[in-house]
Amino acid sequence: MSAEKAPAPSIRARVRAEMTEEIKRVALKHLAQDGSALSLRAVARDMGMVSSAIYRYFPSRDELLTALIIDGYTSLGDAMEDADGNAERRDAHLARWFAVGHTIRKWALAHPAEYALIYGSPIPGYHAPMDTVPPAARTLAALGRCVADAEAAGKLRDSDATPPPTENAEYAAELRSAAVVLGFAEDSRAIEPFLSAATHVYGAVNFEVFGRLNNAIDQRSEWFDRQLRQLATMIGLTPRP
Amino acid sequence: MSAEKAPAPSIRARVRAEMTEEIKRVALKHLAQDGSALSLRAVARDMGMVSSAIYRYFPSRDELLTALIIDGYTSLGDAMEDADGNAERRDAHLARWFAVGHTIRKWALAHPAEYALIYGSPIPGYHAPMDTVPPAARTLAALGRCVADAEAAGKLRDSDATPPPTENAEYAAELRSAAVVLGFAEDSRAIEPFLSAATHVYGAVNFEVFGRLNNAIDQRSEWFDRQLRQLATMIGLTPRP
DNA sequence: TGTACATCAGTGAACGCGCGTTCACTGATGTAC
DNA sequence: TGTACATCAGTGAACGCGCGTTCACTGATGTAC
Repeated sequence: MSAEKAPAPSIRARVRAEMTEEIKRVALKHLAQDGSALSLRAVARDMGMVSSAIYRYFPSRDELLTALIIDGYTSLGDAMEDADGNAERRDAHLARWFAVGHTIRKWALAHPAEYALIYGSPIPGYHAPMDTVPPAARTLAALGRCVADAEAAGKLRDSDATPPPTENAEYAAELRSAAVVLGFAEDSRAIEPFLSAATHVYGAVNFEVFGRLNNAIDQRSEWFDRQLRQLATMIGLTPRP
Repeated sequence: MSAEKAPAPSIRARVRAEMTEEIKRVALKHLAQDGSALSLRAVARDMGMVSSAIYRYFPSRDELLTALIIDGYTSLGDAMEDADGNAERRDAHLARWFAVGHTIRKWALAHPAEYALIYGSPIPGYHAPMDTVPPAARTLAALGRCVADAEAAGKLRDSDATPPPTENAEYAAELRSAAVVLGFAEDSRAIEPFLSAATHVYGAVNFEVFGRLNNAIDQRSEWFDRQLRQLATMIGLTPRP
């Protein structure tokens, strides 16, 4: 009512947005190259600016890092949600599991610097602010959606690999609240196998991206796919043989 | 024959060995504190020496890093082999699996700096030399020994979670050579489930050490134990229920 | 047992470097009247 | 449509810092005779 329409952005605003993106792009390029640390001066040099000019766009190095981290989670989250939405049919839960799982791996291989930033060891001297939490939670939720949907639709077998219900009440409560956060039913029996599977998936991607498979497994796509398959069975997404 | 006995080490040699250890100790302390990067000057300062004195012990920063990495793998490998050897009976394969698995986690929590060094993201500007490969392989072999023993003793059930044999010949060959390296029979059916389980175990430890469980799972020992249990079932170490 | 020489740990100054951040400035773009 | 002022991007110099590494040196420890 008060605002007719978003006003056409001024030239200045448009250029500013472009520069901000360019800075982030160059910063990522540097992080990817030779695994170097992030240096504002190096970024500025690469863009043909003086180092202090970066401060017109980011108030400090840490804020730039935060922006990169949030972008990373968002980019991965988008890719996963796209893959989930694009899996042929919404009720093809197993297909969605594979689609989303493979997307994590492909995204990580295509964006190793972002991946290291969000799933690697903490950066010396940097402390992530709270803003990074919601985008981070999104990726786990995206992986779990097909499992939650399958369970809600009664399409999930019971896993025989899962240990019997825990006797640890606090742990049980933690599982329940994780279930709620991730879109599972509060008393979901699938939440624990799913969290376990997710841990495995990220572990497998870690191994590949950080070179732990070098000189051992070269058929990495096959390797990863077979693990996804095994996890699908463990969760109960596949029909009993 | 030529040497009677190892000659009593001279004072100098003993002091030198002690100093070398002290440098590594202090370096690790710095790596652990606030996740800082490794600085020779900081280490020297902490030891009350001038920075150039470090060069009497390590020819460069990278060589010090290499020494720390090798020590890390060795320390973890020792801990795992101890745990394996100490599990009550050599044929108690499941008990050995739990003992060794929990040892990885406990070691990682007790030595977060070493853990990040060997299983975290690569260090900017550092390239690990070949000397680090054998100590690294040892830990995986230590985790696998109980599985290989169980299989050799005919005590391993077939896993129902494992996908059917691969049709990818190169992948099959890679599995066979991994089997040999890790002390499994060349045509072991357990090698693939084991590698998969190992990926999961390291993934779980990564999540905990790097803070991915914060604000989600506090009952971490329970969480980890249940995953080990599930993996034991998946591998076939537990009797069919 | 004592002397002469070689080895080696540690010093302190210096080199050349890159870093994050601040600050007063210039000149172009945007806004109000 | 034109003028006056405010906003803001980018400059260039400077601050203070820490880093890895080299080098000629001193003085203590070890070795050979």
